[in-house]
Amino acid sequence: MTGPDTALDRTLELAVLVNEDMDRALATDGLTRSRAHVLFELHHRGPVPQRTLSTALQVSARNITGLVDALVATGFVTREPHPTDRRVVLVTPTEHGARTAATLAAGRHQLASALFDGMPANRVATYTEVLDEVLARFRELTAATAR
Amino acid sequence: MTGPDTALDRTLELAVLVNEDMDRALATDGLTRSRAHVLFELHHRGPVPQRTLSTALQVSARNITGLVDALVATGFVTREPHPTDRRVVLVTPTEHGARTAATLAAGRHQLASALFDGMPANRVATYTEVLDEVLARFRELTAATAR
DNA sequence: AGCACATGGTGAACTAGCTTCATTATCTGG
DNA sequence: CCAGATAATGAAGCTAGTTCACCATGTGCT
Repeated sequence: MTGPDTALDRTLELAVLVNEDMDRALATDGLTRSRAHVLFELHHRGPVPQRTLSTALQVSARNITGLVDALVATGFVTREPHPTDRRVVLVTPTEHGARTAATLAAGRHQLASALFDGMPANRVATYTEVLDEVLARFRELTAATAR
Repeated sequence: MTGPDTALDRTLELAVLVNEDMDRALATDGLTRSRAHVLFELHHRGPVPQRTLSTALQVSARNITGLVDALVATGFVTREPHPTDRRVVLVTPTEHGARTAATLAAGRHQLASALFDGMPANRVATYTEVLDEVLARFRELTAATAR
């Protein structure tokens, strides 16, 4: 009798597996998860100040500095001076960084397809609907608790 | 048109939220995720050598030593000598550790219920079935790749 | 102009978790 | 009884993240 506990367990299990898979893919490119987050954000934003990354990714400014340090050291990114505001540094993906980001995104897309494509459309639809309802319930719960 | 990418994204999103919630719960008890894994394993196994934890949790022996160190320091666990084999140390949950583990498990169960209970049974069933199929596909993929 | 305050970024020092390599005790089988 | 396996730990280093203090630069207000 597959109850709610089972459903939750399976969800988490899939997430763990997918994340492990992504970590492996990242590692082969010399990236970690945190650094990849930064690289992806840059990839679809273009050159931005670190502050922008900090707020967008919910990561402390100090932390972004460290991650960008690492990305610079491994050649995914460069730091350029801002043309007018000398406080800010513009983090810019290198050619290599951009290509890596694109490749990884494509790989992730392929994975999603391999996992869900070809299933009866109504099953996938039900799956997504249940997920959406569960997410809504979750937000309700935490909204109630966070008071 | 919610495609496979969307389905995967939602799945990961739910997992992230649930994990954050669990982390919060653990933190209020002075635990981290890794330490909690160890504590839970002990909770339903009783006193065992560290080696057992190491293999069961897929964590290096050295690492278990550190986690147990922390659990001892925070009073969730004690190290007892093995009666016959003087190499091994038996890690034993304290009363406090056992109670905490039970409470957290109950909380997790409640969360699962709050998220899924009361839904049409066939919807939850479909949800779980889709997940099972996706998990099966995933394992097929990685089995093919791992060669 | 000039000063107060806000903003962007960093240095230093710390924690958790994890890894590798080496070492110490202890057990076990031939 | 000794060789080799096994249990646990010491030492050192890495990634990620935190907090606190600090410096440089911009901006707004008077």
